[in-house]
Amino acid sequence: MFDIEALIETLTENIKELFFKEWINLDLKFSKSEIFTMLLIDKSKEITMSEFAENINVPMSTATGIADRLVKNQYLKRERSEEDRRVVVLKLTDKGSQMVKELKEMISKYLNMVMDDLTDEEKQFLGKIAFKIIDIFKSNREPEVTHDLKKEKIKTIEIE
Amino acid sequence: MFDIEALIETLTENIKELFFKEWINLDLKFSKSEIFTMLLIDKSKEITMSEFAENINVPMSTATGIADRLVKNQYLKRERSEEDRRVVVLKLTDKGSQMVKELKEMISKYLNMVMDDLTDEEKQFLGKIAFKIIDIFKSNREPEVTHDLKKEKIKTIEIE
DNA sequence: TTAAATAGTTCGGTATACGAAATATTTGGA
DNA sequence: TCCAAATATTTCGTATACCGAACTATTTAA
Repeated sequence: MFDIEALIETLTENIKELFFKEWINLDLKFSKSEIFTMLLIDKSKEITMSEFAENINVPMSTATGIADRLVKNQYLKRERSEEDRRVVVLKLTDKGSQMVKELKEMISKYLNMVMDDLTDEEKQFLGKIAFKIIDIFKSNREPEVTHDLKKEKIKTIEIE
Repeated sequence: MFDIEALIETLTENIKELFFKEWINLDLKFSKSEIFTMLLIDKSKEITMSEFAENINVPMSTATGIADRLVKNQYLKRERSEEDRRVVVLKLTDKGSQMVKELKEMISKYLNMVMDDLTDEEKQFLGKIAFKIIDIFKSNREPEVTHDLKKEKIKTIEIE
């Protein structure tokens, strides 16, 4: 165990800077979903709606909305699959690819800004630790949560 | 410089686990704002609306909304300041304090889950590095961003 | 050849964010 | 003292995002 109070204190003191400054998003015209969507599609070149929804962990109707916005603003294009005409494939437009390029540059600049302040030894550790943390999250372990904190799954129904 | 492509690859591969799993929020009935609000008030015991809005970096009208929800669900109470009757003071209710206690336990469990997998040396480095990173963010430095990425500040006005 | 399954979108309701106007109270002169 | 300006907060109207359920189009399987 370690000092949770001190940590929470640090967290709350830095809330404003760390969490409400919208992070990667600070002054950009894209939301978190939109940025990840573009990076995701850039990586795989194209993606179906189902794959997309699965990847970002939202229902199809939400995925449609995210894609809609990006298509409307011409960062993505929708195409029907030739093999299965029910399937919609999302691709980056040229404008979208250009944006991804700029996004990557920006992310890179941010990272370098952080990295510049770390020693080589610290950088090495950071790399190792980051992967460990990612693995832990990926392994899907969850601590037990007190009942109160859980979302109510059962709704009351009013009868008149 | 370092390998931005590899990093973005790692990020996108882990999008689902790291970012869309709602992080601290995974199955809880509170939003990010609400959790931070309760932790914030717990720390200072009470807070005015202006202080609150300033701390979480939102306009007053938004702060009112966040407080409204928490008051409605009885985690917070609103009180008028005796000295200046314009001022509203937010405090945790007993229910709210209990919730903060549970939240802290949960955060602690998550952290320990991560910490258990790190060596002592890594833990030490993590602490040091975390503070460095926080300082960098707090120092408000920003990398230059290509014009395209910036939010349009000027809106077009339609004339009929 | 047609019912069931699959892929995606549309629609309607709900929640959140926030600017501008409104309300209430305090303060700083004339 | 009195009142206009300043301050603290809420209310209102609007815009945006999320998501379940119903719906459309297409493919599959019997």
